Amino acid sequence: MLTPAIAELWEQDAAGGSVRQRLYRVLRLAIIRMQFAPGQALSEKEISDAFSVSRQPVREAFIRLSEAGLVDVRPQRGTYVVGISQKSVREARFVREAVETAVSASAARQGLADKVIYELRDLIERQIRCASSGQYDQFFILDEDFHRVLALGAGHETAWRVIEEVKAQLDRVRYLSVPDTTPFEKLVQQHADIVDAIEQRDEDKARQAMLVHQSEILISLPQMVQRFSSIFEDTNG
Amino acid sequence: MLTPAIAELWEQDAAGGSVRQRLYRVLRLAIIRMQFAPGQALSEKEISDAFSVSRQPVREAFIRLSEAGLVDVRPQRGTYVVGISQKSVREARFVREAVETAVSASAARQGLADKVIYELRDLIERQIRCASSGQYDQFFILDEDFHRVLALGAGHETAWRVIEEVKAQLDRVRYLSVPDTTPFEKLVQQHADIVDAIEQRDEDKARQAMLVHQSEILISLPQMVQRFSSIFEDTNG
DNA sequence: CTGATATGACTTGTATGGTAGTCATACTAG
DNA sequence: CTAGTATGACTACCATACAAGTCATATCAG
Repeated sequence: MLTPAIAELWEQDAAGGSVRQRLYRVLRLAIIRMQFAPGQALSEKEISDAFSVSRQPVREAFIRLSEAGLVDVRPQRGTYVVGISQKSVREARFVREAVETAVSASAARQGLADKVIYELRDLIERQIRCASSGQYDQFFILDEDFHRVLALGAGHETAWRVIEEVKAQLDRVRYLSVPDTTPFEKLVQQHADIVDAIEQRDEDKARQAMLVHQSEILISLPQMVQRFSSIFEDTNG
Repeated sequence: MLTPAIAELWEQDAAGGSVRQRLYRVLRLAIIRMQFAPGQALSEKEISDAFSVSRQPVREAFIRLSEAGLVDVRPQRGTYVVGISQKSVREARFVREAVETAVSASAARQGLADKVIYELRDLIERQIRCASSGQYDQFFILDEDFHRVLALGAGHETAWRVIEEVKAQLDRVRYLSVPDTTPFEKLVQQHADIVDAIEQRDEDKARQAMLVHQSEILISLPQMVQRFSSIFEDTNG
C-alpha cells in the first residue's frame, strides 16, 4: 500500500538520473523514515503501478536496496523490508564507530582546509538554531551534512560511502522516536568538541571526541527497545 | 573479448543461486584477477552473448559491480572497469584498517570461542605449508579465510561485508605482483601475533598487531607504482 | 582542404511477455 | 473428521523488443 507521504517523496524528488536511481532514493527514504514498516512485503508490480513505471527499474532498485541491507529479496516469494534488531543496530554502530573515529583522527593528523573548518563551524551554528527551535527533520539533515563534510573534507570518499550505508540502519531507529534520544544541545556540543580537537591537531582527542559522539545511540537503545518492543525483532538481548 | 581463463571461471563456478548472482561472482573474480584490464570497456551484449544468457541478468550484475566500485556504468556510453590509483588503494586500505583493527580489538575484549581459536590456528598451520611450497593462489584464499573467520567468529557480519568490499580493491593490486610483496612468512607471523593477542585478551595488543598487518601493503605500494606505472592512473602522488 | 552535418552502429535504459517456483485455500479420498 | 492433493493467485526471474542517447565516420557544402 502506498501512503500519501510516500507519494509526496516521489513528487518532491529532484528526478535526477534514471528512473531506477529515483526509485532507489525514494524507497530508501521511505524505509528509513518508517513509511514502510519492518517486515512489510513490497512487490515489483505494486510499486510499478503506483509510480506508473515498468517493473524493471523497480526490480533493479530492489536489488540495490537489498545490497544496502534494507530489504530482503526472496526468489519466487516476495521482497520484504528487513526488520530492526538490537544486533543489527549494534553491528551498524560498531562499523560506523570504527570508520568515523578513524576519519576524525585522520582529519586531526593531516589537518583540514580553512574552508572545510569554516563549513563545519557554520553547520554547527545552524544546528544550534535548529535545536532551539525544535526543527527535528532539519537537524537530522544538518547532522548528516556535518559528518559528510568532515569525511569528504579529509579526503575519505570511500569511508563516507561506507558510513552512509550503515548509517541508514541507525537512522531508522532515530526516526522511531525523536524526543527520547539525546538532547540536541548535547549532540551539537559533541560536534564542536570534534572540530576543536581537529583544529588543535590533537589526534587522540579527535578520536576520543568522535568515540563519545558515536556512543550516544547505545545509551538510548535500551529504552528504545523497551518502548518499541513490537518493532524490534529481539526484545530480549 | 572473453579469454579462456574467464570462460573457465564461468564453468567452474558452483552455479548456486540466480544467473545474476553467478555472473556477479564470475565477473568480480575476473576483474580482481586482472582478467579484465583497468579501463577496459565491457558491454551487456558482449557478455550476454559469451555466456549465452540474456542481457537482463548481465545488466543487473553490472549494477552490483558498480555498487562495489569495480565498474563504472555510463548511460548510453558504456561500462568500464574502474582504474587503479594510489588514492583508491590508500582509501580502501584506510577503511579496511579502521574496521579490521576494531574487529581485532573487539575479539580480544569479548574473547573468542575455543572452536574459532582452533580454526584460526589451523588456518595459520596451513598457511605455513603454503608459504613453504609457494602456493600463491591457495595462500590468498587462506588469508581471506583467516580474516573472515576472525570477523564472523567475533559476531561482526556487517563488518565483514564492508571488509570484503574494500578488500576487492586491494586484491587487484596484490594480483599484479605476487613475489614483490611482503614475504609470506612475515604475513603468517603477523596472523599468529593477532591470535596470540586475542587469546591473551589484550585489547590494545590485538589492535596494534592488526594495525601492523594492515600497514604492510603501504610498504610495498611505492615499488608497485613504479613497476606498474602503466596500470596506475596517478603515477605521481 | 576544411568544417558542418547526416548517418549508422554502437551503448544503456525501459517496457512487456512468458517461465518457474511458492503458498494459501479449497477440495477430495479415505 | 483428517490427510493428502489439486488449484489458482501470487512472487521474482529471465528473455526479448523497443526507445533514446552517444560517438565515430562518411559525406557534402563552402
